[in-house]
Amino acid sequence: MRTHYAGDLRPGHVGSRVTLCGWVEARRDHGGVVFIDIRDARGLAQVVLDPEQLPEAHRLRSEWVIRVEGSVRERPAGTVNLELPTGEVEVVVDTCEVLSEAEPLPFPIDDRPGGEGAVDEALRLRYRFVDLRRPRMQANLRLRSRLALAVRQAMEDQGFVDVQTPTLTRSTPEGARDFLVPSRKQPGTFYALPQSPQLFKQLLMVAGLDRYYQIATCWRDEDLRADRAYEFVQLDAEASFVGAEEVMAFIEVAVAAGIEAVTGTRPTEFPRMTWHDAMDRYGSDKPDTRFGMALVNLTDLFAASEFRAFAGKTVVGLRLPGGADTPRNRLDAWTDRAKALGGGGLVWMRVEPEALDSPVAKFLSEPEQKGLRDGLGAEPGDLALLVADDDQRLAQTVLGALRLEIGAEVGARPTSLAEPLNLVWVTEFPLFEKLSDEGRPVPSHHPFTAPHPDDVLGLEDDPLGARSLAYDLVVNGVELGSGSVRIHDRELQQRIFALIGIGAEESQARFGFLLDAFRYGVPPHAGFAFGIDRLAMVLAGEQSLRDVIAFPKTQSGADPLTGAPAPVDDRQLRDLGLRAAPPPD
RNA sequence: GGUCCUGUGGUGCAGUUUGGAGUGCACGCCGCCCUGUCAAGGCGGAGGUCGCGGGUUCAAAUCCCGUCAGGACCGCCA
Repeated sequence: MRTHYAGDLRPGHVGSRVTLCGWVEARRDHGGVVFIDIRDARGLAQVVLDPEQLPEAHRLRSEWVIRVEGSVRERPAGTVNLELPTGEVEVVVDTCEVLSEAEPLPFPIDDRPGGEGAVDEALRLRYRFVDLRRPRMQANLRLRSRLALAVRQAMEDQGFVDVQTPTLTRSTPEGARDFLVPSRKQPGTFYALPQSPQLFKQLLMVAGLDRYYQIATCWRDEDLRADRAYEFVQLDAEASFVGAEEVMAFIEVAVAAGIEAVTGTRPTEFPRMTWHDAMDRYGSDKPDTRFGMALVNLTDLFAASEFRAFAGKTVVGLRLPGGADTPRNRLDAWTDRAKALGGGGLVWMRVEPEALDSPVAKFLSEPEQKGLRDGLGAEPGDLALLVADDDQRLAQTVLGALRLEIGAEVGARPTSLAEPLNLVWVTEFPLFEKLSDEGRPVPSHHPFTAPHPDDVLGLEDDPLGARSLAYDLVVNGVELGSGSVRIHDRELQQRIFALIGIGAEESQARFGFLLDAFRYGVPPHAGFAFGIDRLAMVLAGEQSLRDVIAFPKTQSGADPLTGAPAPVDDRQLRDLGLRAAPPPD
């Protein structure tokens, strides 16, 4: 049907007879001559039509699909367009066929500068097939494809075997809400879509696969965010007879290969940071290390303070260099934000040569004021921001979140997520995140994560103090993924289950098949998974996962294109032994 | 479950704070003119339940209440 891609035409094609197929990107009808920019998957080329010979040239409209035949020639002197890769040539058309007419598009698809204002996202999703014609979206999908290929190749090169695991399975203990699929053969029972292939990959280790990987879709029925989708895609991997170091090395190779395939530059630095340090210095377990404004723990300084908002609480602060001239309404907005994040408030102090200018300065003693300046390294002209709370984690995360937002606002944090790329491993996560309402420890990762060997003995005495052999990979404040060394000892596994309140009966019912498998010779193993969507989002410089997913859902979980989710026939429900409850009032 | 932002011709915006005729800008669309354009240009034109419902008022895009949709965030979750 065609001989060349329009976007490929170069001076070397001059004299060739070509046939191009594509969409009408633009038409410039001069009456006596008509220029058409024809767009295909590789780019644009200008074709020239003579209406005397081809009267239908006047009929052509934007986004019609056409096929043209003609010969390539150099553009006449003075008419070369250096903005276009194909701008030195044009095609003189002698045959033009309309393959498909098109109605005017529901919204413009050019990404050229000057077109301020993003098209409403619901409209984009309703007409996603149009939206995906935009160069930016095309680039994102192609970027994602290159990324996935490079990651896959890197895993193959390292001896990993691609094994597909079921999508209709049983709930895995990942802690999120499952998507359920009713069984027809056994009414009243349900499959679950996997939150991850966790148990299967461990079984593959027992099976002796040694090194497994898969680009796997995972489903979690939790509320959506810019960086969270119901269904997301991970590079999932597991290996036997290895520990954390080996797994991290495997993943570094895969991530580096993926990044290199997209950016052309292979990252070499994968620094480490303990979870404790990340929380202390960045107020987050996924630190953006591309800029300063690090948190400083000032708790000891104010332990016995006269200022009741600080005394005996965790007090964390950060220094905003040159921030003393921040207008009051900004400070108030930041304070409101701190409250919205769950903090009690935000204390600000303008650092002056001899004093601190702040509503609370009068409550702080001379040594406290000096200690604060020294602790933060504050210079005159800086602004100090402090958060205090009984809950250390809360104080840190509130200021950590403000650090990101204020850092972006004042220009300290790079605007684009795509560069520079600061990868960092966060290690030594706590084994348990908190106590549940029933007073049971809640696993930070999942219940198969191995405790840090130094903390195994005291597990029952101080569960919240126990570290794990879990590690996260973070880039620019985005959690790419996480992994851990797994428990391969039945006795230790039972201890963990007992600790988190899963009795022998329940553990046998829910994942007895894994525990059983462990009776038959289980190798020590460890693994990891990282989000392909997330990495693609970062590398594309996008703020939302939806912009690297071809057909994403809205925040309320709907797909405006297909109309999903939708009611089904009573017949379908009957077959499944289901009855829809009346909608709640 | 909660907080906040947004909703005005096909698209993106202004207009809403301080109620007074659907007023405006850019793009797109339709017609005519035009032989070297590059988002062509010129002239003319069409196109609106101001998301929806209710209330206040002599009068509502504008104020109030409710609701729907989209988005950001908290909870939740990776």
